[in-house]
Amino acid sequence: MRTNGEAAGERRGTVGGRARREQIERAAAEVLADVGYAAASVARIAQQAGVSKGVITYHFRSKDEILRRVALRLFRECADHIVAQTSAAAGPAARLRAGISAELDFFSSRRLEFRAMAEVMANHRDASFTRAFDDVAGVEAVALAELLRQGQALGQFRAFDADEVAHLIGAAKNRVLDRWASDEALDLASASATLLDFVESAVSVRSAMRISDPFDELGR
Amino acid sequence: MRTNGEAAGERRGTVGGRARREQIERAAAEVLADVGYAAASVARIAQQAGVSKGVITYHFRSKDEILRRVALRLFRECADHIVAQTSAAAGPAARLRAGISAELDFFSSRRLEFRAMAEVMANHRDASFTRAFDDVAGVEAVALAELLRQGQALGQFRAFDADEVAHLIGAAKNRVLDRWASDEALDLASASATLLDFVESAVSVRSAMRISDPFDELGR
Amino acid sequence: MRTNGEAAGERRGTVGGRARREQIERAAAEVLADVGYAAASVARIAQQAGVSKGVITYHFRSKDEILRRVALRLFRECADHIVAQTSAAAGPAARLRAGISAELDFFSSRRLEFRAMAEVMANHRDASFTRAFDDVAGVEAVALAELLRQGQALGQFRAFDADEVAHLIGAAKNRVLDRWASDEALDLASASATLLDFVESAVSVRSAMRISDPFDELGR
Amino acid sequence: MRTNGEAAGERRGTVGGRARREQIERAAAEVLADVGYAAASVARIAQQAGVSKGVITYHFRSKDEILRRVALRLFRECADHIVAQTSAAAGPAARLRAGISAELDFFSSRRLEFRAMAEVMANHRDASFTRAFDDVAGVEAVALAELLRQGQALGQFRAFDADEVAHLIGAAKNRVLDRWASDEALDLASASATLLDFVESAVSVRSAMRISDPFDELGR
DNA sequence: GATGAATGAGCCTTCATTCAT
DNA sequence: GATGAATGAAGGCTCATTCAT
Repeated sequence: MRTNGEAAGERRGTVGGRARREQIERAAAEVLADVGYAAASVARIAQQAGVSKGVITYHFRSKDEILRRVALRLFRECADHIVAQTSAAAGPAARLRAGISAELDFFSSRRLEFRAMAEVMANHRDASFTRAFDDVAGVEAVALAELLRQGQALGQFRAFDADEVAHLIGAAKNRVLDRWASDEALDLASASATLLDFVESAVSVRSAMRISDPFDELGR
Repeated sequence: MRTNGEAAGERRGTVGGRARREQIERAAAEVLADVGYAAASVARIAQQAGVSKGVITYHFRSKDEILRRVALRLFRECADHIVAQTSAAAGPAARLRAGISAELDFFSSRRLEFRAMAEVMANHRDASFTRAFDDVAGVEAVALAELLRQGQALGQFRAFDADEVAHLIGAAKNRVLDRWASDEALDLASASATLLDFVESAVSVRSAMRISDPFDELGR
Repeated sequence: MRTNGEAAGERRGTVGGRARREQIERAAAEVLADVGYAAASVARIAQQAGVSKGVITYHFRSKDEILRRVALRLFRECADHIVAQTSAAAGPAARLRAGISAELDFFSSRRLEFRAMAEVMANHRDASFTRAFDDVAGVEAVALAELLRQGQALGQFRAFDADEVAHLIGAAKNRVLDRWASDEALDLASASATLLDFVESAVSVRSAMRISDPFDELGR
Repeated sequence: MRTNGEAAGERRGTVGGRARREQIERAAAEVLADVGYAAASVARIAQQAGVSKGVITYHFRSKDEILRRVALRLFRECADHIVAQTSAAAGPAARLRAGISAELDFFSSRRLEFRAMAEVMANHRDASFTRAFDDVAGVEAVALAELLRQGQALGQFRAFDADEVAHLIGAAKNRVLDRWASDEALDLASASATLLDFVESAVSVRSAMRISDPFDELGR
């Protein structure tokens, strides 16, 4: 019998414990993807894992910890994957492309986990109802903004508010994943291509020559 | 000559009833914006409205009806506003710009309601856990895709998968609203300008002359 | 505006009021027959009557009063009918037969009301959960027992515990009504004939000669 | 390795679980007997059992399951008891007598449970307000009718509508139990004797010699 | 007379968590 | 390590009743 003060999170030392934790996290992801954040109860997670409810509170401090881990683990794995895939790319334009590709590539084999992560990121809140993952989701945009600024400095990207545009790109990219996550039939590869082309067109420097919109003169 | 047993939803008739319903819907929106979908309970809505819990089930068939109304009403008002603001615009490019502007403009005075609507749209599910608002949110993209196709036919927009790009534009636009909704300090006007510029750049026809990326040759 | 102390039951004076009360009582009977005692709520009664819930508490002191009236009115009307139909009958045996016939006859045009009455009689309780209609239902048995005793004194009926047998006859008779009430297809006339024959055989004096049961000797 | 989310009804396995279930069922029966079907709430049952409300939903899928079990268990035990006690009886007349005696005997040590069962049988309805136990209560009459027909074939019983009479006998028998259940002072043994005599007189073949009713000729 | 509105208690159920074994 | 059992708060909803208009 463990002492009351012992932290459940520390129990991940043993090999069996780690396996159990992962089994539970996987079940939690499945439930989140299936029924959504609001209906993802500990009971349902236990049922999905084929485990008693007690096991879950034995291995996790709280439901909160499970959800956080489901989201953060994937988020970090994704970040690592992107860094690895991006490091070889030379120059901001290539890195931008490589980064987006890497992310889509990363999630392409983790449809279910992506849905789970998205559910948690969008909904999880702390005790005072403040969204808990706004910050962590924000770092992605910060890194992207920095990349955009570098590209602007090098003359690869045209002039725009880099912070703002970083968010727009991130949003477009997430929508591709969201749609694919909720519609398995969607062709992720072709959607990726469209996305890359869309983003590139939006940020790249282009000739001053622009086909004028004949209607533009008419105003509105 | 109506009864409590009768459908509460039909109680819209009397002037007092309509006012109460609106008060409750407002309170529901406030709660949704404040604590999020999962924590938006009838009790909290009642408390926010300063009425007893019973009043709410008196005026609404179910909690579901309240949430649906909070979301759909704003959604429809927004759609109407966009149609009105867009009708004068001549040509797809102008209509695209006008449409986005109109939507941002519409929500600019409804920050709280927008958050509420977003919470419901993202989370509301039916009894079998299927997202309830996926369809209604989809019609927006369908209309946008049609607009894009018209622009392509007229040579205003470059070649791309119109359906896919419609979603990307929608996502970018929503992100602007999302961020502004959760951070009042954000300057919606300037963000709008950036968004419009971003979208226009992404879809407009442009010269074939493109500044080559010196790194591109190195590949990755 | 009436004073608070005024009894709602007194409001039955006016002609309109009486009509309303009867309309509500009829609706209550319909609901009772339809959904049973436990689910017969004021809301459902109001809905059935096509009237607002408020009307009901305006005309009746409480739900309790409605139910009591639904049951008692029919009970009394039935008793009156029986008395009228029985008065002509000469002698206990004839009166027994006439009484049973009269009761079945009385309810034969009040199927729904009978179900309602039965629901209330079987379930209605006072504040301390004591069945409220045990007494009133008992008077029927008392009267029947008296009749049986008279018949015994006259040698028409054989010897038996008259009080006890009164209950048995009453139960058999009620079962006929119960079954017919819940199964419209049942032929009440033929069931009545069987019932009368059954009861008569049970109570009538008969010859001492009885066909011996050949198995009886084997005993058990 | 079971879960709270799993079907609670299957939790019968463990010895402690079974004991709790029985404790709760007993408490439910006590409450039903005490306050009647309509007022038998989960809260009251929990209070009677001396446990928290949650325990009840932990051990039972729903309130419905508890009530059904309370009724059906006793019903089946009773049926088994009757079969056992009746098997030795030779011939329909003896079996009829033995069956009635067995049932009264069975319930004589289960006064409270009988009341509970009667409450549930009379009131329990499904979601569409159809009485849930009409069928199961009907099988008793079917078996009795068959017995009566056998007796008629053997010449032990006189001619009558066996199906109808089976219901009449059942009703009479239940009334004895009902009265005894609500009035402990009632002498069940003597009531039983009267019942058996009553039934036997009603169904047995008797001599054609019948004391004529002098009043009958007068008609009515 | 009549009614829409409101109330607060109570309904059954699900919840996250605790704890003895 | 693991789990069945238990808890009490909270969930959405229905209830009989009260009351201002």
